[in-house]
Amino acid sequence: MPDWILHLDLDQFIAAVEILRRPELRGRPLVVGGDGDPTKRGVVSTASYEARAFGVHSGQPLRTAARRCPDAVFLPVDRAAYEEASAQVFATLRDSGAVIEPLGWDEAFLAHPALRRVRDPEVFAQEIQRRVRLSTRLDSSVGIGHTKLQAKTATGFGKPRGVFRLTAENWFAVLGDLGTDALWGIGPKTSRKLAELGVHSVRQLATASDVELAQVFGPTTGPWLVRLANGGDESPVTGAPWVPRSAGQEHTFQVDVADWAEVRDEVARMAADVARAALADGRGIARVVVKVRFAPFFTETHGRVLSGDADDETAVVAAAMVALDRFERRKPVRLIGVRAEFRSDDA
DNA sequence: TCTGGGGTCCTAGGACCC
DNA sequence: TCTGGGGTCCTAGGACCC
Repeated sequence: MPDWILHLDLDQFIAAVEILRRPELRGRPLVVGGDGDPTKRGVVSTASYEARAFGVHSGQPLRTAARRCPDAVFLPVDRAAYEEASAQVFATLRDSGAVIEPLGWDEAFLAHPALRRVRDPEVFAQEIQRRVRLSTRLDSSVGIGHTKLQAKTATGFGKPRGVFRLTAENWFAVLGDLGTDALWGIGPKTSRKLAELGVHSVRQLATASDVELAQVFGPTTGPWLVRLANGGDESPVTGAPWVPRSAGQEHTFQVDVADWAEVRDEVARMAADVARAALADGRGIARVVVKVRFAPFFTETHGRVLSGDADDETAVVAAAMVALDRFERRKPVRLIGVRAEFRSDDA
């Protein structure tokens, strides 16, 4: 029997962290997002299960959430608090002796010697849930599989507070008739494109032709889609520390900005911020990319490569200004962003 | 459903070189 | 000097995820 891989996902993570410090909110519909003002631009980061019952979900505009659930409590996003809770969870997982591969704030793949060749990985999964709850008071769900994709997909069927096992044995029984967007990595666009080819279900995708899909989706993506439908490949859980490829900032204005000088000032300020943070981390910047979202909702990006010897804040800001000058459109601006792409040869 | 902010990876097309 | 073919790099955009 191959080794087991676990995937742990905290239940309604952000909402749960808020409830821990405001116990009076337990059992109430709670929405965390933006700056907590549901009349402003912003989206839902996490809704509590009570709010989800009203049709509120992650990614939804706060205004919509307020309309669907007027009695919900709205709170601003507090990154620092979630990062701290997240670090505690990962520390607990590592203390168990597991190899941990984090996937964002509230998820991780897990491999452990105790999972080698056992018949009942559920016992270990429940022990992990218990430890996380004990040290952080947070509930989680755990998926079990022989591949990361199996484990990750299983977790959703265990929520909340449950454990679910998904292997080649029950993969098609559980997923076969579901739409292709049930798979991790297939979103609405790809799902629709597949449907146009007559591929509607996971089962159909699993037996689709690599060659045909390669023609439509490209040589890498096409065959990968078929592999997904079959439960994924054997990439191992890696404990190697994550090295970011890029870092940046974005900001959506509450009111569209028509004054280009104001846009310039804001881009310069953000570029300086991004450069300072990157250089403080010892990362060299290879390229700066400026993003502008014009009203009503049209996004354009332009970048500028930095010469190898010009790696200071001033050079980064100057490069951002050059990139910004390549935008020709002059419409009201909804969002601006600055992203630094790091050199890969340094840590 | 008037659409955040943090990211990653892949693709297509053009430039450029031999 | 009517126009091949392959490789690589860069750029912008698309799609997806948490």
